[in-house]
Amino acid sequence: MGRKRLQESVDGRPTVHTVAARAGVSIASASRVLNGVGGSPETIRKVRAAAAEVGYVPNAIARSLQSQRTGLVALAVEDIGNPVYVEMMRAIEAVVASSGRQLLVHATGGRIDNETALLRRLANRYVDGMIVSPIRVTDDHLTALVDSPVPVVVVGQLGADAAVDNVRTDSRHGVALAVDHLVATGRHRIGFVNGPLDTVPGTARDAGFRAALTHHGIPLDEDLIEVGDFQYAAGREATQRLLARTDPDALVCANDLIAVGALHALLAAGRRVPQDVAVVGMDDTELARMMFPQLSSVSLGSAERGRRAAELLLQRIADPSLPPRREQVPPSLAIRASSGTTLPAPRPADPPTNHPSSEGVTS
Amino acid sequence: MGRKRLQESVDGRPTVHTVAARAGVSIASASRVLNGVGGSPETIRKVRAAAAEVGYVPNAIARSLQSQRTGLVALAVEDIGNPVYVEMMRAIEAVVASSGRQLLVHATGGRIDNETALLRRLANRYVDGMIVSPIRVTDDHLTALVDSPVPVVVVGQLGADAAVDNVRTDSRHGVALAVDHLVATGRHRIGFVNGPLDTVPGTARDAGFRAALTHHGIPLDEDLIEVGDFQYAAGREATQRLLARTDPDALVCANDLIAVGALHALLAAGRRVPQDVAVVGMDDTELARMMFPQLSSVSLGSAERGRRAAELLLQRIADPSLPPRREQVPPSLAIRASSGTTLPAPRPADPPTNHPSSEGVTS
DNA sequence: CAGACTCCCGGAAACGTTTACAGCTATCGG
DNA sequence: CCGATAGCTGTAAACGTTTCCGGGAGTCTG
Repeated sequence: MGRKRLQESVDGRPTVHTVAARAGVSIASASRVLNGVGGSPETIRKVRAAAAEVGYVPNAIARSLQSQRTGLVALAVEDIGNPVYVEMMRAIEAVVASSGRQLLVHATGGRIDNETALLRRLANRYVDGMIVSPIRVTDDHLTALVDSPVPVVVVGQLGADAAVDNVRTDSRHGVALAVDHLVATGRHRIGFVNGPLDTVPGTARDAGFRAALTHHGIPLDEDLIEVGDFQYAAGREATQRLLARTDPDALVCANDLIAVGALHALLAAGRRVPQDVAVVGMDDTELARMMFPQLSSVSLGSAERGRRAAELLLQRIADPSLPPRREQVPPSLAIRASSGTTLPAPRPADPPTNHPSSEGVTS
Repeated sequence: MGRKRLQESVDGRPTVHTVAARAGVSIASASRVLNGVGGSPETIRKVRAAAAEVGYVPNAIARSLQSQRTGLVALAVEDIGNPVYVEMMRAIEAVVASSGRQLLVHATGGRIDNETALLRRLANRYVDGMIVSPIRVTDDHLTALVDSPVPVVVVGQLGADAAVDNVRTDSRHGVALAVDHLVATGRHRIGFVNGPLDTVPGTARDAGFRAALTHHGIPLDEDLIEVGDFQYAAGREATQRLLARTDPDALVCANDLIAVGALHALLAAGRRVPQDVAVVGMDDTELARMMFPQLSSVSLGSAERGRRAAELLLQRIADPSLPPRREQVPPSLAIRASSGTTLPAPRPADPPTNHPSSEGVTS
């Protein structure tokens, strides 16, 4: 009496057929018992026993095909080494877990094709929904987003007309907060270390910086603007280049990783922070508090944005017919040691520092 | 002539039936064209057109059920805020991508049930394979690992007899490297800030530290040992507690996050690093290089371990019948500014520092 | 011009699960 | 004691895809 081959899956693992046969019941009964719905005591006993004996574990793919859901939600971010995304992820995770789902994260590494590929793959039913936070957005990208088979929520700026749920912040205003603060504490030669200009946050922050200077009537000095990547090493190098050609008394950095790089470059160059140069980062991540001196940083509400995005996503999964919504989280500034000191001006006792540029310090 | 309801999926999206009907061909032909295998020029044209018109996008779940693969690989780590896992992830990602698969990361948050739940869910065919790096291992856990339906590779220590592919390092030896270095540079009151003792790395590093002291004939002072979490804030607080009761001239920290916390606590307490207290971290992450002073750190070869784990996984996916393998990556020490200075002893010109504990410095 | 060969096509089975439906037995109320 | 009802059970369809297989048309060779 040979083994019935058909009862087990192609790779030899037991299926519901296997346990049904072993328990001497139909697959329907087996399935019912395994799902804890219905079944006579005797049937339950037999099926449970059979399942345990063969080590049955259900095939989630098959189940999903039938049930049209996977219990998974994905988050796609550019660089998971950036603590801002970690914070966002934690907030999302908390919400998602409360719906009994699990969160998976994918780091796209900024490769745009990677991100679209991910959308095409994951979004095709592997997950119940997806949150993506792209830093570069192409048209191709956008269409991939809007006609995704599963709900998608975008964290970050998006064209005004895009029919996608969207949670954003006003990073231009965020930069303005930093500049306001630095100006208020007597800084005049304010530098800006930005990320790539072909990214959405990069352009927004650049525009914000220029607007803020204009608003304060400070003439723009292109020497004070430097661009690198949104990363530590790039921030350090960009700051070195900037220091090589000019002499700022403050630096606004487009994110905390850059700010840490800047801090490092400044200290290595013998500048004191904040006495000689004040530093303000953006994103207000844990990293800012881990530095010494602790970094002032503009919070863009990453955790809050994550939380809201997750809620939007869950709502849309529950009811896909909802109209596209847009939410906005305001930025705020956390002032810490790296910019805490007020420069000479407000403290007449102190002589001006020996910056060649300090001639403007009068009042 | 009413719409044939059966042709589209239950949620209204087009299926291969939809495009086949629209193109006037069989679903077999439609599928072939969509997969780029076979089909006459005319059929190809019709199917492509139909697919485009209805906006067809294949259901990956259904495809996976048939093909028994998903093209996805998962990595489960405890805390993705820890840069060591980011490094590991990057290394894994590179390997995995070369096989045309995509990597998904799940942060278990150290909740053991979460990790087993993930295994039970993901491993049930949602992914082609999985790499997990557990810090707490229970028996339940272990059985979940060994009879996972998909290949699993474990990064980290595991019982000697576990029949699972495993990539590990020798973190006891790693701690010894740190202690050796500190002793060689004249440190005598070496403290140790560890993570929880109910974790695998926690116990290993504790054992390593005690063994290393014994090896150097240094009597053990329990006051010099403090335990917290493997995180920044916990490391800072643990160090504060330690400083409140004793006065070390060096600190070994069980990972870089703790080391950064320790650094912060030391600086805040007015200790100079490395002049008063040398600090050595573990994992040698980018974070160590981001600090000022830069942190010495014991590399446990995280990237290398990740790379190897990914390779093992791919091999096992290709051939599940392979015997369980185990690989080991040796630790090494990166010496940087935070422990770079040699204490008084080897430099007779310098007077001993005013530590109450420096009476032992004679030669 | 006949046979072999190639190519393309459609029907149908398969992947492993859940579930609608109908039939059966046993119990209960009248 | 009979009909209705409740509870289990098994058969079969469905989820959306890929692929085996057999048949038909066309092309090439001898």
